[in-house]
Amino acid sequence: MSKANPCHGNCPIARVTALLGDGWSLMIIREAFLGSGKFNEFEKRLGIARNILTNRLRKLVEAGLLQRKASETDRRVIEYRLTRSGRALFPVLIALSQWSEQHLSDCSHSVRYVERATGEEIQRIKVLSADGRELDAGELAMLPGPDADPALKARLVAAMEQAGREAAHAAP
Amino acid sequence: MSKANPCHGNCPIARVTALLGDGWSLMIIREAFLGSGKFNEFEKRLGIARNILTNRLRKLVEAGLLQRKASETDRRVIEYRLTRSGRALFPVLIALSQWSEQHLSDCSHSVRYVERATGEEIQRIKVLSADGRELDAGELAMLPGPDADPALKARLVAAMEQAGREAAHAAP
DNA sequence: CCGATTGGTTGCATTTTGCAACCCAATCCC
DNA sequence: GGGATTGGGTTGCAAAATGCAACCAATCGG
Repeated sequence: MSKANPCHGNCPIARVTALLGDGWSLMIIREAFLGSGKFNEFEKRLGIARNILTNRLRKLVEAGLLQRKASETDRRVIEYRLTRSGRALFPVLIALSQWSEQHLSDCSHSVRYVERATGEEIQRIKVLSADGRELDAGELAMLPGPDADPALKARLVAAMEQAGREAAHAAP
Repeated sequence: MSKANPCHGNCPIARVTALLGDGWSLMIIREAFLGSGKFNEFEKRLGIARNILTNRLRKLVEAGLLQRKASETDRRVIEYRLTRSGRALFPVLIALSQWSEQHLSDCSHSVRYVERATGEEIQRIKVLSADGRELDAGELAMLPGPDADPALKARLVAAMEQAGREAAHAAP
């Protein structure tokens, strides 16, 4: 990747891919949700190379997902903790995880997500209409917003036209 | 990545990262949702190198996210279309997209997701308890499921203990 | 003060990516 | 029918990202 692909524009998926689209960033975020905060913890629990870990932590801090702070009890130790932005990735992680469990072999029933207070299993993550009906891809339209750059706008308009021609396909 | 990290086990996030954790796979899936199906379309719209595209399409087909079929009207053309598994990534893409728009500069209001039938904006993706309350990370417990391997189980138990020690933190 | 720990950095080998050229079967154009 | 074109690859090579091990400075614990 890395090379500035002209056509991506400010597409949100392209932007998030540039930030988290590598083999470690999401794992680091997951670890942070599981309670890791120190360089050492990430290193040992993930088995990631230290230079790569340094690099990713820096990137995540710069992007505002993690906050870097020297520990007050031991000044050798650096604490990385999730910011508000970082914690906002929670639904993404859960959605990815649920997808894995349902659609990848070997992940079948490896983790259960339950509400801590009640012990009850949480709901499957869904896309909901304003009034609460579950939507699938065919029922959704992606329109260019006010800040869409021309490339993105063009792409979305083309997609709308294409969607017009097709009705609702299905593949096994 | 690639090297078999012993500690990941069958963690669903690790598995999905191994499959989609690169700079292009998610973009390809996004393109497929936007209506692309042919090799050429992916290539032109993403600006991806052809050998990489070949490689990723193969990987996604093998993983069961895309279906590869020669076109019936023009036998030179290969149609790649989302399978059921692939389409099940829909909530993941929307969640990622919404996160981008809220937390990355430059993505602010670039895309609007509206229900095609009504034109109304969809809801923000949330993690919901069994009875419909929105949950955040602190209210959720991740328990090893019946098929969790020992490494994953150990990790989750450690996380539970850590969560016990902390109450509910907040960082700016 | 001494050895161990923490969080890095550096240098080098390996792997993955990007780019351009080449290939071949199916199709189009006349 | 025959030459040019198109679609979907593959191949070779340069550039970038990754993994590994060794090295370093600051801090801690005794």
